Amino acid sequence: MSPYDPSAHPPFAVTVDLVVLTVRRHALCALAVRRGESPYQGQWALPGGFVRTDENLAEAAARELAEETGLRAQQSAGTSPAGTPGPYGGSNGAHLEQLATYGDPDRDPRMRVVSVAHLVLAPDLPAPRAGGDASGARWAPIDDLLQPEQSAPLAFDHARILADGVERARSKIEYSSLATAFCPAEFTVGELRRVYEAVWGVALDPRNFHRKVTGTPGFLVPTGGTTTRQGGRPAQLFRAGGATLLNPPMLRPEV
Amino acid sequence: MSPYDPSAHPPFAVTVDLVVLTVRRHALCALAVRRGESPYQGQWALPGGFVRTDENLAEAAARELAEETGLRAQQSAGTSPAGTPGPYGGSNGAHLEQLATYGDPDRDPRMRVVSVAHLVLAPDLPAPRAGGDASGARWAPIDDLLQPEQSAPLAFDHARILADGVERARSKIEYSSLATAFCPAEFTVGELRRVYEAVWGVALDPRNFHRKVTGTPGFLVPTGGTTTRQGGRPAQLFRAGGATLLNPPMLRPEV
DNA sequence: TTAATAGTGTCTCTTAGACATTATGTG
DNA sequence: CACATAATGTCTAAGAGACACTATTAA
Repeated sequence: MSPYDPSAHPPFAVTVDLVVLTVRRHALCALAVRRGESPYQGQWALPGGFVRTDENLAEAAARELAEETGLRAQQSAGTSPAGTPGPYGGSNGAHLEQLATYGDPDRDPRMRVVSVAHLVLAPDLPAPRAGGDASGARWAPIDDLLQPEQSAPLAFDHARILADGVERARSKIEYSSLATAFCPAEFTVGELRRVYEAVWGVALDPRNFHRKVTGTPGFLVPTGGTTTRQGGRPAQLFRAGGATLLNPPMLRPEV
Repeated sequence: MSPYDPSAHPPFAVTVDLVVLTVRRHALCALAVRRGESPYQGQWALPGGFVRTDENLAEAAARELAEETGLRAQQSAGTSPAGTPGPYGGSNGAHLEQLATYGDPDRDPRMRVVSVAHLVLAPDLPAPRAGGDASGARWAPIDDLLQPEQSAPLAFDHARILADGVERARSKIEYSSLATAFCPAEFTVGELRRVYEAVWGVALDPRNFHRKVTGTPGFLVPTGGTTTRQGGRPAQLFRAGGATLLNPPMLRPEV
């Protein structure tokens, strides 16, 4: 480092942006807010906001999440990739983890902004509430946001951020029990399988999937209850177990 | 976001910190620099420095890396986790990727500093050259840095950052060909195996390892040459192939 | 020669993947 | 009844792990 001289390094604004993912009607969806002001006025963007002086990055992300959706965040052992998170699902809070940081000099035309993106995985939620200066908010299938044909593309570099978040979710459910973060506190094996199918965009064999997840120690904990909310024969209800590492990983079919 | 008002959000300093890893004498080592000034004067720290106005985060990390080690960086498709990197090893540049961002309000007593940590994997290098304001630099086994018995712990939150970087490297070599980034441009199967053994701290069966890496299409490309630099029977030399995803992953023994 | 590492072969056991069958609810 | 989904079972091919053996150099 160069000798400490505050005037020697320029001021940055630091924001958090949120990639909030959920599974709705068999499709992976992300939360988008409509920008009420310039630049990119009227276009869709990821929710986010400035980090305050007295809060750390994860707190800022959790605060923005609460402001936009009312969701409580369940932080994954700080923002660190090496943390030892508790069980992903089974609680009322959404899973939150740091994703990546974006700091190209011209990513915001107003000033130099470094954005620390966070990834949130949540069960299917009621319609989002518009918060702050956003004149609207919606859940949109990620394909609609990444390859928009009707509307304008996402503001700033948010398409890139969203793509990175989706890729993180897709790869991480392969070797962790993170997929349970998309499920409510109690869920069936079939519901969990539909999460994998929606996130990966593939069809999985229900019989092999059932054998796999119920045979992995610590992955699922039966609650004793059953449900018929999916129709057909009553299915056992499970909570997410403590195991967060799937060994061997859940294998994604090759196309 | 709240309406744009530069006075409404506080100024931050943004730095990059580097976790530079290499394998020396069968041990995973990290680059540490001695701080020449307060705070933490005289203690060891990770190399790093302030991000300049005209550069993005990866450029800042590559510049600091060159200043501290003379290494050229081989960026992994930007800083994004979703990038499609080229072959990891086989070139002269070190592998560089964004690790995570650390922004606790009190992590630097002088001012609010948000640090975007980067991970660098490099082949065994000559002794580092001290650069900038660092009054010394060395390669140290990571255990010495993380559980120091003789000296003071790493400055700031750098122990946490280093631990996160090590964990990232340990997990990523399992399902990618990233381990070749620790090797020189041409290397033998035995040399690659010693990388895995040093990073994971385990012993691997040389015969099964050989079958695994040579049997994975696109992982290794024979150069035609041989070497006896490890002693014993001459070994074939390989370059890193283009395949970056190991399917199935390289399995780490359970201790 | 010994000592070192490189490289190939063989066996077993686990498991992913494909697919059949039975179980238990609702309309 | 038909029809949905849940849950368990069977078979096969592939691969991980354990381990024996041969090959080729240097000292």
